[in-house]
Amino acid sequence: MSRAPRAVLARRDWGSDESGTSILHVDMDAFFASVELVRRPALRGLPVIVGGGPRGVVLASTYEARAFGVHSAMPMATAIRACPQAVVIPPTHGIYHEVSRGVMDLLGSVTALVEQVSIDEAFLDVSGARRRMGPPTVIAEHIRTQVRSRFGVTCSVGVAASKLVAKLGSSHAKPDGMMLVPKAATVDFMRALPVGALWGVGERTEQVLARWGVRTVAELADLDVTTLQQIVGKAHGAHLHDLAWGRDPRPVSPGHQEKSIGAEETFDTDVADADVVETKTLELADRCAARLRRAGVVGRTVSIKVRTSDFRTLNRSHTLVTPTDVGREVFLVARALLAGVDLRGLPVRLVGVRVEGLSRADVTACQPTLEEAVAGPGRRDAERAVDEVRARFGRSAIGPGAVLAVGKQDRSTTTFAPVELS
DNA sequence: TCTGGGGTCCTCACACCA
DNA sequence: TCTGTGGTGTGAGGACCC
Repeated sequence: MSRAPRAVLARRDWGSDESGTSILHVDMDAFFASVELVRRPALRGLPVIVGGGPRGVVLASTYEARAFGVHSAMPMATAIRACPQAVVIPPTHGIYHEVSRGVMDLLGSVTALVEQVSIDEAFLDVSGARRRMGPPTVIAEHIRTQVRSRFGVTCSVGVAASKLVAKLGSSHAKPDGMMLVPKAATVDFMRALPVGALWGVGERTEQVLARWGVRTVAELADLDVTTLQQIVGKAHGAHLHDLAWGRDPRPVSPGHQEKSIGAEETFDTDVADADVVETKTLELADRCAARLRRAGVVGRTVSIKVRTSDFRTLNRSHTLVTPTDVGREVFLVARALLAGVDLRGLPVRLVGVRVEGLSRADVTACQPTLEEAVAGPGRRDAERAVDEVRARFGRSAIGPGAVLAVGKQDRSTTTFAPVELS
């Protein structure tokens, strides 16, 4: 689901020298939409949009829908205005994860050096697979054939000497293609691209660079690095300058460890009732903690995110003395943080809970929760028991009760009961 | 009827300590 | 004792990615 800008000039044959190009970037084409078409072949050839919810955005769309200007992250209402005849399908994430697992297993059979970047893309370092399977482009074609025959969906593959260039290669090969960028052609290929193609250049940075007359990678590469650092910041400037010259030494690293785990939700309509926001916070804290336990990690910092009806986003965080994976603890901190937020009397559009500063639970000393200190190890065990029930009977089988009685009161506006943080 | 959800990383401000 | 400085941790927010 790459959103990197593409350049017509870069969509060409860059040569056939594969020496030193052992990085592959595999990117599924219109992934969610393609999976849906496998399940509903009658929709093939039609504009299809995966997304939904009264305030949702487009998660994926077929190329037929894209021809009308529909793209991912576009508000659903705008997308339907642009393409009223589109078939809208609500997402079925479970199935996308299943297909994704299958594809990743397939990639793992090619090489152990697979770095999954998201649900639908991965980097491979095939330097060790060359003797067994042939040159990188042969491996890339093998992957594309296998993905199509086993899963009924297509993917595009970029082959290059670095991760950045391989990724840009796959995005220029879309849909259902392959692009090799020989090592010697790297700089020429990069110079043909708009500056927004670089990792780390989004809408804002693009605007800032445009004010300095920098619109292409070539113009950025030719800029003095010190000037660039003055424009976008020291670290960012040096990094972008390297990327513009095709310098991206990051290796393909399997075994990614998450740094935070969170959950957030946008209400169907803005909420002015603090109890409703708290109940949602409890649910999110519970969901978050269950994911921490499933991942076998505990976290030290609890942060909340609140978006008010005017689209202003506020973050608050608190670091605990000892890490936790207990939903009740996460909730109590989140609620205390919520109490400290000045919403200016506005209703809440979105609320989120995140736990950061993760470490492995089996090697981290966890202090007993307040309740455990008084009544034994009840809370953590109770939540683990809930995990087991859910594993057997599904998520909806059991859940947290209503907002915990502590500090609950009758409220009709978004002001939260103050809670002490330790 | 605009503007999801799950993340990462960076910068800046501030407090605290040596 | 006061002041300056630099390192570190924390908190808030922004930008970016898929």
